[in-house]
Amino acid sequence: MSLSPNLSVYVTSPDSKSDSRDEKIVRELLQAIIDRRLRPGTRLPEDSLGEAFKVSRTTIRKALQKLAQQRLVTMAHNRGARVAQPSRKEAEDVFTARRLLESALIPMVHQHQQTPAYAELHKLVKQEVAAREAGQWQEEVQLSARFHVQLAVATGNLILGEQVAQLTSLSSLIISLYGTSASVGCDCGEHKDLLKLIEENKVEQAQKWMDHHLDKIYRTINTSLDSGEDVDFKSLFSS
Amino acid sequence: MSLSPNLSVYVTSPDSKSDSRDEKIVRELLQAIIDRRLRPGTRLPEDSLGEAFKVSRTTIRKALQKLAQQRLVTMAHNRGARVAQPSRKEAEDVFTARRLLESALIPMVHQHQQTPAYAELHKLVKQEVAAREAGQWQEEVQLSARFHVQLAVATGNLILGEQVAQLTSLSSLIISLYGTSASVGCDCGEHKDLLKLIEENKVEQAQKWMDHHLDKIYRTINTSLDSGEDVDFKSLFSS
DNA sequence: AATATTCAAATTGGATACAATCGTGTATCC
DNA sequence: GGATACACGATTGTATCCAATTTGAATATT
Repeated sequence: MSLSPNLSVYVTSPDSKSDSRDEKIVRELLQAIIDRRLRPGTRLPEDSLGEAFKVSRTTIRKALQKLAQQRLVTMAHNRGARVAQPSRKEAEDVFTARRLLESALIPMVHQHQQTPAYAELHKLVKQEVAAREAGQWQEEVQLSARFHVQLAVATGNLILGEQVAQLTSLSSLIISLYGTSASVGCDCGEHKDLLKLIEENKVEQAQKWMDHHLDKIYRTINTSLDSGEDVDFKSLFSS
Repeated sequence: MSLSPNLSVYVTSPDSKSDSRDEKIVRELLQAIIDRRLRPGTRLPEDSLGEAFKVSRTTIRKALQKLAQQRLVTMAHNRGARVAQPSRKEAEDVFTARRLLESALIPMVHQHQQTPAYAELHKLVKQEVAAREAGQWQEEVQLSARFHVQLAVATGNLILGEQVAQLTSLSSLIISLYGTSASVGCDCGEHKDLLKLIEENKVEQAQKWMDHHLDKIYRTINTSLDSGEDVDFKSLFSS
């Protein structure tokens, strides 16, 4: 059961040898997107990307197609690929889905209790706090995302792990698009509290906490902002 | 926001004109897989597929990659693609994820109450019963799957809809692989009961019903059966 | 001067061609 | 006789090529 490229960005996968050329490119692009080095709407021409990665367009297209299926890039016919600009509706859907999934899987984490998973989670919390104190902005965001993914992986269910990983990547993109200054550092360090609740068998409280946590993040994003995505003018100017 | 090919198999999409060549192939292959006309493990050589669909390998490859990302086909390096053979662990994970997701989204369906969605659900139940009574085996399975997907779509959340669609397709594959004779017709017609519970505001009961329903289906599959997937002979014959 | 038409540059979509790799069968060597 | 080495066939991986489409600008037209 091989890991999807999306998951492999978050979990420290020991199988770094099974890198086909295009997966490495997928990971690098993915990383660049969630690091906000590629902003939403940025065009992704196959030629220049191929030149940058020193591969042909064929390989680039394979990578772009994979990202497109994760909704991280959009591909319009004959008009190329660009970094996705999720609509406000889509943003809401993503966070709603996350609240549903991630609070529902907490009982599984508790049930499937495995020491190594908890150790990993504690480590991530530690690193996250350290990154915040060091003012390492990008690192902190990345670690926060990894915490959420790792929690899903701690259920022992890879399917859930991948779904959460995908939603987390989309969240990064959404925050990159609609996020205010508050979206970034507002709620960090608190992950420790969640972990504590789980370990103290306060499962229901932990679920509520997670639901609240994600809702808070969603509320920080500025949904009134225009996304700049393609608008359906036909319905907008129906005279 | 364009539909993924996976969803478009289940929902009656009016935008059948936006079919790029490869999406049509994806849908046909997907349909063949969930209809069991392509059994798990079947090799999918690019040449012969290209010949069958009268397109080049490039297009076939694109289609196969999309299916691979949904875990419906596996692609081994230099050894081609074949219809996936989910491991027993993966089968368990899929159904666990479905129980989590599909029971959790029921409150949303109830909350997002929209008349057309309910009409569609009632229509599907009707057709499902009709198909069963007519003894149309494949049709019935297909309609049952569509019910589950449509329920997720009825939340108004396309992200959830797609995730459930993906899990549903995988379920079909899993049943095709491990399913016993009981896996097929055991629990049909009951979908009506679920719908009734939701409409009567008995949300919690409906959730329990769904959880039970999926658990029942999972229990019908024969997890003791060998999947035929790549086996680790070394550990199997360690003398 | 404003609008419409045409043309050219750039970029993608798809097909073909070549190189790399894997599995299998055969031959050779011990 | 058995095992290793080699080679062949088949199939995939990647690059290149050509046609199709879009986009923007320049020119023509009213």
